[in-house]
Amino acid sequence: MRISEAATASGLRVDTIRYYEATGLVPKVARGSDGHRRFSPENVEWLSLLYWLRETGMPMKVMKRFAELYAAGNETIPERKAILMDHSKLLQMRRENLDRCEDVLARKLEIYEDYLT
Amino acid sequence: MRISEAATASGLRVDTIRYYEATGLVPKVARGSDGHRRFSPENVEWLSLLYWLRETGMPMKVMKRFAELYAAGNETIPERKAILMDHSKLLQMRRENLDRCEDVLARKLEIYEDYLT
DNA sequence: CCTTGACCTAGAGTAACTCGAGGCCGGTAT
DNA sequence: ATACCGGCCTCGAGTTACTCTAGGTCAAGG
Repeated sequence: MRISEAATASGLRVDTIRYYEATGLVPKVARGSDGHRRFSPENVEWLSLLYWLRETGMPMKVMKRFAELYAAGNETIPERKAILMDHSKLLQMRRENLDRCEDVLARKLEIYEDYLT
Repeated sequence: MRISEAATASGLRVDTIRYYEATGLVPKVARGSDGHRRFSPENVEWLSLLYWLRETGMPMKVMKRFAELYAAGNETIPERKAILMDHSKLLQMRRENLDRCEDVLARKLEIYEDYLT
């Protein structure tokens, strides 16, 4: 798979994929004889996991650590599991933030209604 | 109210408040005879609204526009209302993202369980 | 009187992209 | 045949939204 296809498949942009590879977030991407990247299905699955982690606010430092563990093999699964479970807690906090913001917006909008009527 | 108090009251950091003021996100903050900022209750309420908008991902450009409208007076309320309602839609999308990410994490964690047992 | 702490400004540094310049290569329209 | 086009490459600069540092003022406490 070429980089543009990997981009549409994962949700990341081509620039972001290159950037992630350069900073070590994507292990061992193969190259064709033309020097262009060739993404394996495993690569693409990894990229789309990164997409979701980023989309929900995981810092790159943590993604970096996660990628190193991933590259190191299956004996690192317990630590990877811990990272994902931590992130899941963060998702919970974000959800609460969304709820609170929704409240704030609702109250503000109500005040606007009062002004407009 | 001094800047540090405004910070704890709003959730923003002191540096962020100064930065927001410098870029025009906070209208007319008064100064004491010592040259230090004095935040009115209205200022503080505004800051905490900014806090929630930022926390849930509103870009500064939009916040800037919102601040200009706020400074311009009550006849801009319809446009302000539109901005907040747009943002509310964005919150909805973020919530869906959180859900989808939660799914991805759950599936990944399940796979880890299989490896570990 | 000296230091501590909260505040000030201006400017540099950081995170995470994002874009632009300049260049290679394979395919197709003239 | 050659001119051009699109997709890929690298490297380096630019952007957003902070965040921190350096250097300085001033009021209050030991």
